[in-house]
Amino acid sequence: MSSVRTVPTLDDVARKAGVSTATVSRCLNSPERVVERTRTKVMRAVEDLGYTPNFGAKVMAAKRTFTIGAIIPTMENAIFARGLQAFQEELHARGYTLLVSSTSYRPEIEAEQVRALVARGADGLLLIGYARHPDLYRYLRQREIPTLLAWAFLPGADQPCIGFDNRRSMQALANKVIAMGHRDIAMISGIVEGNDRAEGRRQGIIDALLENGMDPAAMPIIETPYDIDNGAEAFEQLLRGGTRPTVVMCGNDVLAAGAMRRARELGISVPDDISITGFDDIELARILTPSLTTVHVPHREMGRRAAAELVRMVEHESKGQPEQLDSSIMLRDSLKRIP
Amino acid sequence: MSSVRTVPTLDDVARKAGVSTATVSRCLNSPERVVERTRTKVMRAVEDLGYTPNFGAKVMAAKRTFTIGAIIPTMENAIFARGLQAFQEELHARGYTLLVSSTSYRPEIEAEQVRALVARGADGLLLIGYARHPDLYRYLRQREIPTLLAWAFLPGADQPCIGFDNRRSMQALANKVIAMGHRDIAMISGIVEGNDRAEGRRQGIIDALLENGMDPAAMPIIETPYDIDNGAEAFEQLLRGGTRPTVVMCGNDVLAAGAMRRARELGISVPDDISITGFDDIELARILTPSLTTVHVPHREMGRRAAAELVRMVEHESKGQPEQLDSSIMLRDSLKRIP
DNA sequence: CTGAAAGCGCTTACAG
DNA sequence: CTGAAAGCGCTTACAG
Repeated sequence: MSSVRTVPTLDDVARKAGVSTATVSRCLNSPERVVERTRTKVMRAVEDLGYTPNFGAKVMAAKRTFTIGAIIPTMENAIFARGLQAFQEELHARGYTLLVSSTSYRPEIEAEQVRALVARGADGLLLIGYARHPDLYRYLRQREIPTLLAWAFLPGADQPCIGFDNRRSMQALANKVIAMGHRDIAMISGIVEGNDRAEGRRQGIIDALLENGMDPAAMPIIETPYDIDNGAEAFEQLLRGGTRPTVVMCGNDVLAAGAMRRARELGISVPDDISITGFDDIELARILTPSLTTVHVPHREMGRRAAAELVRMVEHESKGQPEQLDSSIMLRDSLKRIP
Repeated sequence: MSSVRTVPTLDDVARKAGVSTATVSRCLNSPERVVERTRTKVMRAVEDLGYTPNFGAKVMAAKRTFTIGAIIPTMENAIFARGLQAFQEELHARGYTLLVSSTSYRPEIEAEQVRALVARGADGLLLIGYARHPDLYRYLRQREIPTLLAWAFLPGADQPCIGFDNRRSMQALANKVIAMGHRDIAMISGIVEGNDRAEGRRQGIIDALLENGMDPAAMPIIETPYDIDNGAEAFEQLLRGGTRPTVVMCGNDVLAAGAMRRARELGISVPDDISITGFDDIELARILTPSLTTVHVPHREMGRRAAAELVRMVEHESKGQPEQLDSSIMLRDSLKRIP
């Protein structure tokens, strides 16, 4: 009794239009190869039947899914959410759909997810940063999966990457901090293991210290996962050390937000008693009291460009053009000149 | 000269193991139907060849993609990013992959994206809120796509939804505000058109006013897209009105953050000169100065449960069980009792 | 428990 | 410009 409304197939359209399935397929995929008269006839049949191509069959025959996979640490960090949003919009504009996975910063999980997305037929992959096992790169190469990295840029790296130089960017900020008279610098760093961005940022500070004839070994560093509460905790821990630093440079804005919160809770005034800096320039940075001095990174732009380039790679129009984006220092109220 | 390393197929495995393709397929999909001896033999061949099933072929033959589509307004709002992250994790744990699209709060785009995801073979769909054209619901029903709504809960609605009651939640907060002595209440609302959550929140305040014998028509309301700068702008506009409100209730935390920023810029003290409230309880809320009084919503929990239920629907174990989650009022420093 | 074989719904050389 | 037909790589009744 139930009306079994079968979904129409290419065959149904062909029959209705009085042509072969090949012609229908052409009308849909390369209309310029079909004469107008035939095309109108076919398109009418498509309309009438409400035909939409069967995804599986199409994938199987065409060996393409028009699907791009992205594997990021987490969507909960605003920088990835924002970049991914732009990435998705751009993909959509180009007829691709986004498949998303996250790793919670766990490298083993990333490898597993890469395989899963490839198995799901992702035409191309977006990964974050450089640091990963050579086996994974080998697998990607062997399977010939176009892969683009983002959120980092290492001059001379052999993987195509669209991003900025984390190390130089943080070095620039640290130089600024030093130029403002700070000599007792402490750092709250993200976990460096398996995270080239976190490592680059730490190295950038060290570079600046060396450049200014200061001793990097004397700088207190606390390493902790990116998280507001961890930032707060680390800040307090730093204060328990010997000399109180005049500035605490944080590996990202989230850690900095935590540090600022704890400072307030402890009755320590930022920036009068101590300065604090961040990295990323997420929306939070401008809203904190005092507003946060940080490094601005064009996340949206990065996402957009990565999508455009990855699509080019998938369509064999590019082998992966690395691109370096500029970051810039945002001087705000949380950093004060030492008299 | 190039070594054409063809990807191994089921056939290769069958040949190597000396069995039929049917048996290999069974080993992979319902191993209990194959005797141990055969299975080991087959699994060895699978290992040796490094076989992975071809996605397209599998989808076509099995008519399933193990892919779930989600269409949200934007990943840039922390509430969706957070809920989606949990949603994705839970899907992953259950062997599904997430396909993501966003609409930038544009209903026409949503309809288009629904069709695109269905065409891509999504086994099920997650959508936000109730408000959409009946045609779209009809399409989903006709295509028999399991669809779950989230981020809202309307008692008695005929679409399965996992979320909370936006209207009652905001009403509760407004009642609290009134109980603290506020009589001059103003609101900065999100765009209500096509957004049942925004509308529910506005109605909730109106409900509370009526409940307390106050006149809703006297409440100044500014409607503006969810965005920090818009929140700031709207706040300033409200001050230009006749009597200055004693409290500004905002449709979400993002608008509230903007309002607080502008208050500071104008030299208006929160909460001494004016109180401000939000909705959502994103991380920002605890970090703002002063910390923001808002409505806490269990976004992560919501994402997790939505994933679990949607998978059940896709696997025909449920027809969609609506579920109401609790929200709670977070009293913080931005709201002050009127003497 | 296992196999032979049909069928899933497309795309694409190859002819004409 | 169009068609007949093979082929993509699986799954799954149906037998045995």
